[in-house]
Amino acid sequence: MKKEKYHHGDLKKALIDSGRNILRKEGITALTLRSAARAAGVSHSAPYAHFADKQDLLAAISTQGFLDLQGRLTLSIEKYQNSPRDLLIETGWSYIQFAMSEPACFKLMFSGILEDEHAHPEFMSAVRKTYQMLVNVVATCQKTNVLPAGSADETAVAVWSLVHGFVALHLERQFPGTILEKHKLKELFANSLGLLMTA
Amino acid sequence: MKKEKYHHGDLKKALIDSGRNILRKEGITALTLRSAARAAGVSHSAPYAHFADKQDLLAAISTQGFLDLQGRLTLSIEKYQNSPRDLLIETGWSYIQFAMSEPACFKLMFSGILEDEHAHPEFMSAVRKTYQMLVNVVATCQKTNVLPAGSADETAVAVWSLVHGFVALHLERQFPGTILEKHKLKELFANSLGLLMTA
DNA sequence: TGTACATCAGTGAACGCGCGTTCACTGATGTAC
DNA sequence: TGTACATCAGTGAACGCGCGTTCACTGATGTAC
Repeated sequence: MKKEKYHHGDLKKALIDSGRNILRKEGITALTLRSAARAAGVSHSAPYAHFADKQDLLAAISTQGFLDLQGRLTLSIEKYQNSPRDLLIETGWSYIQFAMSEPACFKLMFSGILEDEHAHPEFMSAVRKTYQMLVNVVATCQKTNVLPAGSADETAVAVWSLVHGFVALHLERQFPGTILEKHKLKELFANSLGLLMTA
Repeated sequence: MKKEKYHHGDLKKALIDSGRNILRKEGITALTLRSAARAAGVSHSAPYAHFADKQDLLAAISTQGFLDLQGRLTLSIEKYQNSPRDLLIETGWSYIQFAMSEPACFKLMFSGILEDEHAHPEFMSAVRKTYQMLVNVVATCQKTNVLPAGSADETAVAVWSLVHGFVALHLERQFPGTILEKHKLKELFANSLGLLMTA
């Protein structure tokens, strides 16, 4: 990269990436406008050329997180489109793997920091698209009797709740060690999700 | 109360309560050692007579949160002990009501801020006791064929994940408005949990 | 009952810190002619 | 091709702020005699 240039090239993207990296390495408390600027090799006021304020940067990082999550989900969906049972489990597992690979980013995405739709329409639409992908998976599973018939929306709520709760509780180390020792995590997850599926 | 006294009486408890109140009214970002001291009507350094540092206060607040949550669960468990189907749904619903009545405290409790067991054994034991209550409910439901037979621990993971994920996603406004309009929340929850129960 | 004294539980000044944000500025870039 | 100039995307000093924590202190309390 041509970092020596006075003009950066794509500082906006660089700040989002730097922010992600700080989340990965040091967690949410270390993510500040100044630390992101520092990590991007730029003065602490430079971000204001690209983001209105700190919230705006957080929104951009969260949005990018959702896009990456969608990418992972898409891979699983394409790979297992001919096997609905695997489709459900593997898509859920991709969600979990994303959360585990970037816990701080995942928490930020679902932290409710960003509430007003008007200010961050891109963020809201990324959220909605992710949900829609899940509904589609559920609907496919229903058509093939892997999930019980009924409203795909309602069933998606149950599935998503289980997947999301599973990884959230695991990330916070809420599951007792005894049960984690007995299983591989994926097996425990698959068993849980299996309880929602038709026998 | 005798607030005019130089000695407070039970400042430790007062600080925990003040902290809870700040969480309720202003959220996690407003909860600082100084704000808790302020709310308790005491100088900003007074807390150090009762807590080693800020983490220690947060641990105490979280622990109290778990105790209150246990209280709610106990009420439901006693009330519905003769009706396993209601027992499961109402206990889960109590969990959800607690989370909705004190979202910031709930998030703090499950925020992973407190990881090392040695430093906060009371917190860890409160966490474990809460989990054990849930396992007991699940075991009862299994005995009466409300939940499928199998390891109570494993089934509890599925149930807890669903309940926790449901309220976490709801608190972060992740469920689309369209589906929330169609149901009362409790009905949506009961339907979701119903998918885990035997037909 | 009175008194001396150790201990407890507060006070308030002070510390250094990093934060978000603003502002006047300046170097680099691209476009019109 | 050269030049004037508007615009863009940075810099760095400065602001006020509230935080966590420390420290020397002091008022209140309880106990021994």
